[in-house]
Amino acid sequence: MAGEDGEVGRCPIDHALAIFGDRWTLLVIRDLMFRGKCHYSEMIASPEGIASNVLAARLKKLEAHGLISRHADPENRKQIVYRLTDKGLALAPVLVEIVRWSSAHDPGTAAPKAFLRRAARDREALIRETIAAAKKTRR
Amino acid sequence: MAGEDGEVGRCPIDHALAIFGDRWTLLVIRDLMFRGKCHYSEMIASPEGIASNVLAARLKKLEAHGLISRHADPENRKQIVYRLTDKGLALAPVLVEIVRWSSAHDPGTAAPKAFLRRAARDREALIRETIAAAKKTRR
DNA sequence: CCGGATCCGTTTCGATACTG
DNA sequence: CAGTATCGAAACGGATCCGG
Repeated sequence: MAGEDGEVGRCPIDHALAIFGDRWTLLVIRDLMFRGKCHYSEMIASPEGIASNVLAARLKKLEAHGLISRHADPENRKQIVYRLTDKGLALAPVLVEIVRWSSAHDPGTAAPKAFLRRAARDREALIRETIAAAKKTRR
Repeated sequence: MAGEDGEVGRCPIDHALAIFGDRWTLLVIRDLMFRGKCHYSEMIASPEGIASNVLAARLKKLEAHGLISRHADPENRKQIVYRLTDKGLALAPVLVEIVRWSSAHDPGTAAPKAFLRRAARDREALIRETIAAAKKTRR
């Protein structure tokens, strides 16, 4: 009923998993989207402890797939700034639903209550604001 | 703004990825949720071609985390039926958003247009119906 | 037959050390 | 700071075997 209809091309879920179906990629997206991190060094400092080569590989892959872009920092010319593209920002609904799922089904996880309340009552606005906030990450 | 507030426990995204953050797990969920598959042999026949040992490992892990349950088929006593638990069914919004993202950003992927239209206009109802349909997978 | 378990060659991952 | 190089560990995947 919801599955096969005019199904001819590749499965959308399989396609998505080929891009971010691993242990680390969505954590990189999370850092960029929710935590205002845009530097390699900031992401490497995340508490989960991604290895430097793994982070480098994920950033390269995300750029290759057009989810993030890579610039030289306009102020500090030595640093590199990673930013989510529109395609990357469009993953916001996926991340929001993952957060809701974890929060609903596991007591040990911690999402801000205001975030969850907002997601329940005004999901579209929350997503719009999350994207807007991630867009204006400047430094 | 959306990230750290009363953040004390584990990151919900990290927690979720520990469960389904790999190349295969969400495809198993997809088979159970959208394709009415409930037997090992049906899942192994999916076009992506999961290996038998990998499928067995994922099913075991999903059961351990309480996303699926395992029963003997009431009719054909030899077969085993896998079913999504409420916790597993609650992943429906995540899968729906993944489908929407892939469909929106990659022309090669194929989701039924009716599904996408429904997701855009009446997301909650679509999710409810998807869950209801997955629940009554009997055989 | 169905639902795996086991073995094994190959690929990928990941921790640490090192570098332009 | 933003990555490589290296190398052992883990995961994958294909084949085969096996208990019920």
